Order: sequence, then C-alpha cells, then structure tokens
Amino acid sequence: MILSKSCVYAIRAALYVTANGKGSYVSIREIAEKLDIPFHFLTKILQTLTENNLMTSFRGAKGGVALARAEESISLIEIVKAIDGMDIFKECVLGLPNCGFDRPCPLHDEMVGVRDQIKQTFEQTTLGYLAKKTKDNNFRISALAISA
Amino acid sequence: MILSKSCVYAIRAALYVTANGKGSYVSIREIAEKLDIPFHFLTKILQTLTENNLMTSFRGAKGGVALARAEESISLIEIVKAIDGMDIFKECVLGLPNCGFDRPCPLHDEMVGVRDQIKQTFEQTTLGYLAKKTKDNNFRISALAISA
DNA sequence: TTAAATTAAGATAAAAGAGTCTTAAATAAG
DNA sequence: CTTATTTAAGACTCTTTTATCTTAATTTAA
Repeated sequence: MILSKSCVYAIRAALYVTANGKGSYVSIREIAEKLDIPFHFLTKILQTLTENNLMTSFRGAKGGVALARAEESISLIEIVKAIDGMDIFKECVLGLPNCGFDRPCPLHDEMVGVRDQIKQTFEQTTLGYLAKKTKDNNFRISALAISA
Repeated sequence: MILSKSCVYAIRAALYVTANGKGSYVSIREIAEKLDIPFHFLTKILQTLTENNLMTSFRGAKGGVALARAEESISLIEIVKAIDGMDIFKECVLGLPNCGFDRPCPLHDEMVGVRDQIKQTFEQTTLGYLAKKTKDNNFRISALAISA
C-alpha cells in the first residue's frame, strides 16, 4: 500500500466534500456514513487537514468541514503531505538511507522513474478536476453500493 | 513503502547470498550482521523463502542458506510473491475493492500504468543480473559503512 | 561421544497503525 | 436559557508488523 489508510480516507473524504459541499459545511458524520469510514477516526484525520489549512471546520449544530480554498487550487499531494508526509516519495525501495544519484541502491535506477511519476500525478491532480471526473464518469469513492 | 520490511530484508539477503554464496551455504548470522538485519527475524523470513523453494537451507555447523536455483532464473517478483503476496500489484490506491477497468476509482487510470511498471520491473529483474550490477557498480545493499 | 555451530520453531514483547469511547467546547434553534 | 447537534481532544483498545528470546533438532569436527 503506497498510502496509509488514514491518507486514503483523507483523500476520499476531501473528494466527497468537494463534490457535495458547495457553499456549506458537510458534517463529518455524513462523510463517514457515506464513505464507510469509522467516524471518530475520520474526525482526527480531518482535524489534521484543518490544522494544515486544507479544510476549515465549524463546530456545533449545522457544523462540519469545508475546503479551505478553491477546489482547483488543492492538489492531492497537499493531502498526502499533511497525512503521510513527503518522505514516501523519497524512500528507497530497499529501505537504504540516503539512496539517490550519489549513493544508489541496486534498484534505484529502476524505481526513481515510477516514483517521480507517482509524485507528479499527485502534484498535478486537483480536487476540482478529480471531483468533476468522478461525477462525469460516475466513478465511486466508496466501497458501499451506490444509494439513490 | 511499497514493500514490507520483511520483503526488503528478503531481497537484500537474497542479493547477499547471490553475491557471496557461490557454491556453498551462507550462514544467516553472517547475512544478518553484514546487512544489519535482526538475526532471528531474518531467520524466519529466509525460512519462508525456503518453504517457497527459492532457497535451500542446511542445519548444523557449516550450515546456512543457498539459492535453490540458478541466480539468473530467480526474479525479484518471486521473492515479493513469497513474502508480501501478489495483491500489492493489484491493490487500488484508494483501497476500493474490485477497482479495475470495469469499476474504476477516480485515480485508476493514473495509477494503473505505474503499478504495472513496478510489477514488470520486479518480474524482469533477476538476482543474477542485480547482483552483478551491484558488484560492477559497487552499489550497496546495506546501510552499514562498507568494511574491507 | 562430546562440544560447537547452525537452522527450525514457538512463545513473547515492542512498536506502529487503525479503530473506539468518553468528555469538553462551541453553535444553532426552539 | 435549554437542548440538540456537532467538532475537538484525549484516553484507551485492537490488530498487524517488527523484533526478541528460548528451546529443539541437526550437523560437523575434535
């Protein structure tokens, strides 16, 4: 698994908010139920996104979370950075410290390309783009059966 | 981390055996010390490789492990398969079950390529090739400083 | 035959990741 | 003002991965 479960939950939740939160706050309970994510666990994860200025939150009745900025300006890598950190894009596949051009591991050449490609994908993919793509193609962001 | 720590240990140990085990058994203690891997932990991992017919082992004094087949005939994917399983090459980046051409997640298109590329790399890279490359270029398979 | 070396196997422990539960604080609405 | 709703925060539990420890079994060689 490239991303931690927390990070996957964060991305899926952010997509849900992008797609369903136009103009108002979305309650974490709703997100948790719709995406089949443990509520309290998701609460913590979204708190981290809020701390990292990717979301804003609002307490109390009618409270919830919302994107902190325009959906086209938030790319997935910001979420990954907040939850899993950027080290996952630098890590040596054989776990050797300071693996790189200078001191490569035997697999460095083979892996550096795909790793950069993954990083680029996360850099270039915005919540806005991905939410639109998800809607247009009726893609799913939950394992749950689609409810009308 | 794409591969588990166990899997990384397995690959590095297999490379060490390939490079240093010509014709005879290499003791697990030696591998563990040279590669800075916990001995008992490595023992279990190599037992798994032995159970999967990738290595043979020999008990008692002068015992150790050796490759079960010619080094050019063992590709990294066999080690990955034995330790982490093949699911890591099928897993959806967003953790959705049955993500694929039929029921893709929003990131499926972006990820399917790199995932296949990683898989191909492990399929095509043999222990023989990698050990030779490691020797020729003086690459390292351990975090430890190189000892004369 | 005995001692040393070495893998095999199983129990246990430590660490990290994932998930749950409870209480506090804030907000809206009656 | 009170109640219901909702996020914040912290403690706690569970599971998986990683690591350690002990004993058994096997083999070599003195």
